[in-house]
Amino acid sequence: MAEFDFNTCRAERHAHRGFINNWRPHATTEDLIVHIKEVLFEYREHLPLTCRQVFYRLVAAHRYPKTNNAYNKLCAHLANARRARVIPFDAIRDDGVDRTGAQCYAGTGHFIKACRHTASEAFRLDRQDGQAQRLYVWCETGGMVPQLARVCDPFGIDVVSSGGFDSVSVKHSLAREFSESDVPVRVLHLGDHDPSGVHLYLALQEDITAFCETFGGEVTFERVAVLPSHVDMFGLDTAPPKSTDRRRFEGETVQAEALPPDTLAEILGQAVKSHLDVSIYDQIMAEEATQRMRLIEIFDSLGSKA
DNA sequence: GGGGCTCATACTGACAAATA
DNA sequence: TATTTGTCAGTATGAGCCCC
Repeated sequence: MAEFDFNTCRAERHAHRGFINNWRPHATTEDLIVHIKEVLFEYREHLPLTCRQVFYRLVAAHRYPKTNNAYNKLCAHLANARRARVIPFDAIRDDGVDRTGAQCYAGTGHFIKACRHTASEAFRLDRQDGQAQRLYVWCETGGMVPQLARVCDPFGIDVVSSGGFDSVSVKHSLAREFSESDVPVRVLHLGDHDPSGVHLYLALQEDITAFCETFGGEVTFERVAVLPSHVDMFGLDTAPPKSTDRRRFEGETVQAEALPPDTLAEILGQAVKSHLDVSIYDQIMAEEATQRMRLIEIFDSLGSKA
């Protein structure tokens, strides 16, 4: 069989490759870049943001058109601006890449040192242990996971998302996991307030509840955001549902990304704390610190003998 | 000539409407 | 009534054409 010639597929005019050294954007694009930088500075505590998150902040704060074309343009400009070193690569997060790799060590001493570091930085007990219910956070948009995880991680709460509509495999395996819990499970859900967002939430709730009934588990769903009341409360931008979308839905739509990251963190943080017994949590944290110190002493002792 | 704009692509599941 | 089709959202990038 003749070898495939990749060069026959090469485009006549290449898209940008690597860094751009002489990027000369038009005036309108420069204005857009200024607004993007304002958004990135405003949310510097929550970086990196996804293109989608930047887009909805531009819509809310700078009246950027909320259209598919405008979003696609933003993605293209953001890519060029990063290639031109106008916007840091680290400021924007692109999802969708999977990577696997083997963990290697230089020798036994290095391995013990790594274990000591893990004990110091990563060892933790189940921080939800002893609570009357086990909390999970589920969000519609995969891009929001790291942002929500910053709120949930200190409390040992998992954040779940499979992007858009959730796969039946994910719902099945999570329902089984929920059913194995010693205490009832409560899922705090965050998603768009639009026809898809609402139907997704209802489908998720019904599906997991049905699986749990078979498996013998108890699960409750609580919609945390976006709620219709958030529109007035936080002055969110709304849009009518698309005329082509015939699913039942009343009122205006709001995207979850329309909520500023710090507001979203505040809403989720309050919801989490409202379901936790703080005294039990404090006891777990104290016990965790004690056991961590014990582990560090063990690995220090091993390291001195290696 | 080069940047901007538009369209296409990948893939999933739910829902509603159209068709068999 | 059952099956098929179209649309929706999420996310980002590349190709090709258009315009400054």
